[in-house]
Amino acid sequence: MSIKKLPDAEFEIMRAVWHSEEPVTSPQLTDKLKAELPEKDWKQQTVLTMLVRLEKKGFLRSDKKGKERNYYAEVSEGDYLQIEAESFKKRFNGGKLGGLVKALCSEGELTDEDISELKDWVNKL
Amino acid sequence: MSIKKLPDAEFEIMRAVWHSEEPVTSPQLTDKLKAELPEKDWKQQTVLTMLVRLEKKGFLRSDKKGKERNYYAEVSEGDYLQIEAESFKKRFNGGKLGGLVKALCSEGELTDEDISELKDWVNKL
DNA sequence: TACTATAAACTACAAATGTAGGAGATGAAC
DNA sequence: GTTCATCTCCTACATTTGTAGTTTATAGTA
Repeated sequence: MSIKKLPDAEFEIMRAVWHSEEPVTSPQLTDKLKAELPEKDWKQQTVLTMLVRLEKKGFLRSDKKGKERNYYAEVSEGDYLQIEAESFKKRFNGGKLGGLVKALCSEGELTDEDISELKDWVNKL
Repeated sequence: MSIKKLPDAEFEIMRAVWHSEEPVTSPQLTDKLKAELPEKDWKQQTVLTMLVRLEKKGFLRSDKKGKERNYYAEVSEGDYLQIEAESFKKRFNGGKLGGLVKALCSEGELTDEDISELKDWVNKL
């Protein structure tokens, strides 16, 4: 059951899980999302539905504790980043990675820290 | 009408358009896709449907010439790459770009050419 | 123990996506 | 001009995604 790319809403739920202390409950996630993504105004039930779908897809695991259910990530943010990076590459790597890297960092958005990190990394190649 | 991310199937059609001589017709694209993506075995009608949807979304323009219809890209591959790169960044840029760049180029997949290109680019920063 | 708040389970439904069949138009061949 | 091949247009339909209402279970509380 290979990991597939997530649709946007499910991704946001996973992000909330990744950036929470484990285990996490549905109400906690709903609150977190209300704070961090106020433009989506997701109801409890909506979040619940996503959690169920993510568990079915193997991104989450859960156990029931009293009336609540505790969720744990089964796919780490890092693993998932690899999937997305892979897909991104497949989509645009009709030529070279250089172009992709530049696209990623285009708009002078790099901090000095980023730059020196990149310099180190490139020099190690 | 801001450009949005494309679903997979529509993206593959756009890629076929981008990598064809303009203008391009539906049968030409169907052939190209049969050659380049044999695992999807898309029928003429399927390709047509995608073309219609892409035109509606503003990714393509077309004119009718006799019984055929000629298609032209309205969004370039480069423009679209920017959209995807932006979305990729938003998803994972919980900190720094360095990590993203490394994820992208992980597995020693860089050619010497890529490396020297990157070196030049980094040094210009 | 009955009442209440809240969490979860079940159900629903519209829009988007993936895939294509059938009907009609039109250029080519005879 | 009739027939044939083929391209487009219209329509369809299952699956996935986005969003949530309704019903049920359960823990706390009076």
